[in-house]
Parts: sequence; C-alpha cells; structure tokens
Amino acid sequence: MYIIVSESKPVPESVRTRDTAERFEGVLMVSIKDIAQACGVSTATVSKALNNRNDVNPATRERVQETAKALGYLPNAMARALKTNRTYNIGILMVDKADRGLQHYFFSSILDSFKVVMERNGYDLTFISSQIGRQAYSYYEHCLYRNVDGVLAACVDFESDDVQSLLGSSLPVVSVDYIKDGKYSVASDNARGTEMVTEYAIGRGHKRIAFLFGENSQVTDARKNAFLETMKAHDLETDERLILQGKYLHPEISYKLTQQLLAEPERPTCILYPDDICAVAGMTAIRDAGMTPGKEVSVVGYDGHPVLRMMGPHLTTIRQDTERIGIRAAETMLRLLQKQEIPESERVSFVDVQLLEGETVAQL
Amino acid sequence: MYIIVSESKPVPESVRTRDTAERFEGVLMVSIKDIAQACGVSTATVSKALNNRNDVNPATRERVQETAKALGYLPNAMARALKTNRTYNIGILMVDKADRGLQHYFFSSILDSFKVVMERNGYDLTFISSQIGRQAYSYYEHCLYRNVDGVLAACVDFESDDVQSLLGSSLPVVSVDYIKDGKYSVASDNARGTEMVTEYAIGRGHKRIAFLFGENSQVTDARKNAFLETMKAHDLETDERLILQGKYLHPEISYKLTQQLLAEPERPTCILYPDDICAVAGMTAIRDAGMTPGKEVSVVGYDGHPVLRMMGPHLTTIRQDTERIGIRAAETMLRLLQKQEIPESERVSFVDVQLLEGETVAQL
DNA sequence: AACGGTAACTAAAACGTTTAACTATGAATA
DNA sequence: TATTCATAGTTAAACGTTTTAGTTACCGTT
Repeated sequence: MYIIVSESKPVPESVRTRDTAERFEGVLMVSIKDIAQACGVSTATVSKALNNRNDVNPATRERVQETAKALGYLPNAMARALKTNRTYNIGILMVDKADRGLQHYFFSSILDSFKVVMERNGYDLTFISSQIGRQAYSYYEHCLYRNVDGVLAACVDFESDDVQSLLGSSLPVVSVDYIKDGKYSVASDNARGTEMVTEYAIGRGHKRIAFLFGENSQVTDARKNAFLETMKAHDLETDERLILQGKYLHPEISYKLTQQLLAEPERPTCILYPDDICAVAGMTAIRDAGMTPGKEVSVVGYDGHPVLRMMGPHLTTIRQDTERIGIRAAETMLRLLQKQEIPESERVSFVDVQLLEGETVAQL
Repeated sequence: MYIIVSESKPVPESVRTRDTAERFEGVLMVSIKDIAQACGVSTATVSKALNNRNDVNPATRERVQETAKALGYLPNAMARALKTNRTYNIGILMVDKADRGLQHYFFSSILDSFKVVMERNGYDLTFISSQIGRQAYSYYEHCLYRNVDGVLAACVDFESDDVQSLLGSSLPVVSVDYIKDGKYSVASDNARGTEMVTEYAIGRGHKRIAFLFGENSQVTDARKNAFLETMKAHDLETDERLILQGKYLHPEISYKLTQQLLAEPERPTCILYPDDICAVAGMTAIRDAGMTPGKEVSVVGYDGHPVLRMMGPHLTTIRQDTERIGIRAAETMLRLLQKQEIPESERVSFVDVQLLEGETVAQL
C-alpha cells in the first residue's frame, strides 16, 4: 500500500525536478516520476516499492517510501483506476421519487453504517445519478462511466426498467429490502417482524386489528402476507375494510386513514401502522377524536425511530436493525469485490428485528 | 457534451475492431478509438465532435455522434479526469464524532437538496473519508487523491486541524453553519431565529426563560449571544442557573437538564431547547414531573423537524430552511467552480428561518 | 569455463482521453 | 497570380499509473 503522509506540506522547490501541472492554484502534485528521479531509480521500481511488491530490494523499498513521504506524495486515483480498472469506489443508489431518500431515517442510517465499514476497507462512496454531465443516462451507464467497483441499491424504485437493468448487469450489486433471483441482498425480516407484532397484539386480547400498509413493494407484500397468515393461524377473521393502503412516512394520509378506521361501525381495537411516523400521526387522529391511544384504540408502529425513544407515551413498535443491515450489506459487498464464492444460501441475508414494547397497546 | 444513449446495448461483434479490455465480465467498453475507426476519422476529431467543438464539420460531428450512440459509447470518467484535472465530483465532508452525521435530519436534508442541484449541473457527490486505501490520511489529502473539484463541509468538527487544513487550502470549499474569513459559507440565521423565538416567548409574558444550548460551535455561540442580547434588550435579567449546556440531538441529557431546571427553587416558565428532539425529551420530563408542557412550563424547540408536524401538542419551534441551505450551498459551489468572482459581501449567505407557532408556549 | 538461476532493476507499452501544433484544401482577397 | 485566411482535419504528446517482458549482474553448480 502507500505511504502515510501525516501532514501535507508544500513540496520544497529544491526537490522539484520537473514541471508538474498544478492541480489547484499553488498545489503542485508530486508524482511517481519525482520520486524516481529523487531516488535515482525507474518509475517501475517506485511503483513496485510503493505497492510492496516483492521484486524490489528492501533497502530500495525503504528509500522510496521515505522519499515519497518526504515529498508529500499522494497517489493519483484517476491514473490508477484508468490502468487497473479498479476505482475503490462504490456507487450508492438511493433515490426516492421525491428526492428525499436520504431523509428517511431507515435508509440514511443503513448508509451510515455501510459507509463506515466500506471506508475502513479502503472504499469510497459515490452517489449514482441518472445523468452524465447534463445529459440523461441510465443508472447502469452512470456506473460504467464512473467505473464503480460495485453498487448498493436501497430506497429506490426496484421495479423500474432502469434499476432492473442495473440489477441484471454483471456489476456487483447488493440490494437492501429487495430480493431478486441470483442476486445479493440484505433484508430486514419483515415477515417475522409483522408476525411478532401481530401475535403480541393478539396476545393482549385484540381480535379486531387494522392493518395499514405502504406502497406496493416486496416489503409491503411480506408484511401484509405475514399479517394475514398470523391472523389466520390464530383463527381470527380479517375484515378487509380494516386493511388499507397508505404511504410510508406520510403522516397526513395516515391521519386520514385513521379517521376512516375510527368511523367504522365496528371500529378496530388496534391499528398496525407501516412506520413510526404514520403511527404518531395516527395517535394524533385518535386524540383528536377524543380518545386515548393505548386505551380505546391501540397503536403499533414500525422502525424503532430513535426520535420516539423519549416521547410519551412510548410507542410499541418493531425496531429494524439498520446498523446491522448496513454492516451486512458491506460484508456482502466486500465478499463480492474479492470475488469470493458466496453460497446460494447466503445470497439473501435476513436481519433480525426486535419488538419494542411501549405503552400503546392495551391489555384487553 | 456527450451523446445520449437511451439504452445500453451489447456492442455488436461486427463493429468491434480491436480488443478492448472487459471492464466487467462480458462488458466490453467502446472507446473513442472504436468510433474513430468506424467513422474513418482520427480520435482527435471524434473527441472534438463529441465535445461539440467548432473545428469539426457539422456533417462529421453528426456522423460521429450517431456512431457513438449506435455503439453504446460511454465516456471514461477516469481518462478524462486524468487529462483535464476535472472530475465533476464534489467531496462531501459530513462526519460527526459518532459516525452518525447522515442521520441528523438537518444535515441529511441539506445534503439531499445540495445533491439534486449539483447533479442537475453534471456533478456527482463522493464522501470524503480520512483514509486512502487502508491507511490514515487527512481529509485534504483524500480530496487531492480523489481529485474532487470542490468540497461541501457540514456537520463536522470544524475546529480540528484536519478540517482547518482543508478550509485553508486552495480547494473550493463551501461550509455550512461555519464562517471563516475569506472562505465561503451558507449559514442558517441562528441569531435571528433565536431572537425571534425569545421575543415570542417574552411577548407571551414570559420573563424567567431557560436556555439550553448544545456543544461549543459557532452555531451555539450565535444562538447564545442572541438569546442574551434579546433578553437584555427587553430589560430582562438572565439567571445563569437557567443557562445550561446540553448536547444537540441528545434526548437523555435534555431530559436530565429539564429535571434539573424544574427542581430550581424559582423554576423557569419557559425553556428554549437546542433542537426539537431535545424539546420532545424535555416535554416528557415535564409530564413525568406531573405538569403539562405548554401550561405550567412552556417549551420551544429548534429545527422544525417534520416528524413533529403531526404530533400533538404541536411544538413551537424555529424551522430551519434546510432545502434552501442546500440549494444556496450548491449555487455558491457552482459559482466557485466556474471561477466566478464572488463579491466579499456574498461570501457568507444567511438563510432565513421561520417561527412555527404551536401550542407549547403558554400566554401568561 | 560454461551454464542456469535468481534477485533487482529497467524500458516501454498501455489504459482512454484531450489538446497544442501542424497540415492540407480551397475560397477570398489583393 | 500570389497571398492570406478559414475550415476541417491529423499527428503526437501528455496526464500518472501499472505491468509485461526483458536485461543485467551476480552467485552457485556442474
């Protein structure tokens, strides 16, 4: 690997042996050629020395590395990538329809832990847009243009042609909460989470349980199916008037749907929401209707949003382990990048969820 | 600029005239040479045609561009950057001490809007880490290594040597909520926000107002000073027992400090919190002490976090215009990148805030 | 003395662009 | 007719690396 340069100092005029273009005003970059001249060896030897190859004399290697340090040498990522076809750059695909992808706690938090692990391993993260310069291109083309070594896809419209063509390519792609045959993904255990929370409500005596779900997606399907199956397993009938589609993280819609549920002739005793934000909005609707969440009507969220940790009453919810999801995704990515064979069974990795018991589900 | 390739198709074998390295398995990249051969011109002409230079015959330009499209040509960012010293890549420095920088609504939201504007203008965003490969380097060195065209710095320890050396460099840097002489920044109008909210509380009859502030920073200083000055301007005395340091976005600490304030012999009638999360925690502490936020003790937040939009009671708070901050930062960045002269007076751009009146400040 | 082997190094090509300098052609001008 | 000029193209170098193939020089064997 390269030389640690603890502090970047200006290159002393005395050691500069050739004209190097200024990368920025006043910033002269030292190249491998400068080191070669200073050490009286060829650039090939310098390259090998800096990369710790073994066909270079230890004494020479030492001398080269010291000179590199002394001159403040930094490798040029572009030149290296051009030659090796490896950028040590991972593309991040995280764009929801409203360009608000980063603002969803669930995804930004996954990105944060993914980032930490990847950076530790020498990779940088670059967002993939749907343009190159000012022209429109597909995500896949953008990836080729930037030559990323791999892609993390999350919070994106997986069913779009654009994303599908990326997933179908030979690029290493790890997707979050989306499973595709032969591809690699990390998913929160949505089926189990929904099962847990449904059983919890049933266990506290609830029979008439409403289920609000978000936009169509694999996540939504997994949760909806788990809900229906759990209800059936407990011989409880599901009233389709209580199973409504809302939108993830959309409090207004959740508020309205809650009002609608409360207006039912036979209203539910418990409402399962697609996320915590929606649950909070639902609680407000309940209060506005003159009732108390957790008393007349029980409420359950999803996510385990940290903002709610300190809020009263504590929301009963499913915590998704975003940190672990990010780490798992990074691990999978690193294995792909190292061309490790990943057994069929490990292509999809489910991350455990956790039931956070608050005070919003009444014991009937 | 370049050719729009609406869909990336495999290169027909017939048109491939030379061996090109596979960038990934099965992905043969078409280069400018392929186009040159196919069109019977030199690579120089192809380059000029694709870049819409004017010393190329319109007919030739047309032919080259069509061929490029037909062959599925994509420019190679690395090669181009190596030659031109322009990457069209902006470094993002957004790392708090706990690697949770992206999870702060304020910053992720700024990043989101910054990203949209920069991408529209042909720039990509890459996170700057403090490593190159597996070795530690300074942020500045990392920027040189990746050859970013500019850097956005936010949510970072501005006072550290590492960040200071970046700010002191000749790289175009735009900082958010941190002002440095001769440098470019966008800042939320913290002084004005605090003044507004303090005057609002005073206007509702509050005299004994507590002020909780976060970690030492320019933001904190601006807010604290504004608070003290506003109080003084209204001839109200400030009790230093009511002016306490907490931590941004740290509900537990906020909870404890609130308890401490409530235990004061002469307790405050209103508490100003450093952010909405802290305010929510404070409200819980107030409830836990058997009181009602907005009645016995009033509460004010800061940020205008959207999660709270649907929560009852509505928190009175200052909304920071994160979207505009991101856009402004992008505009400043673009001007710097185009080497536009930015007048002294526009180096620091303050973004207006907004008072969101909720129900948590009692009229005395 | 001749040979083979190895360690340490070098020369040069290559990655895919851009661009400065040059050339050829023909049209316009003096 | 000779000169200038503009247009449209070409050649070749360069950006900073990595890497293949080759070259020494030296040592130990036979």
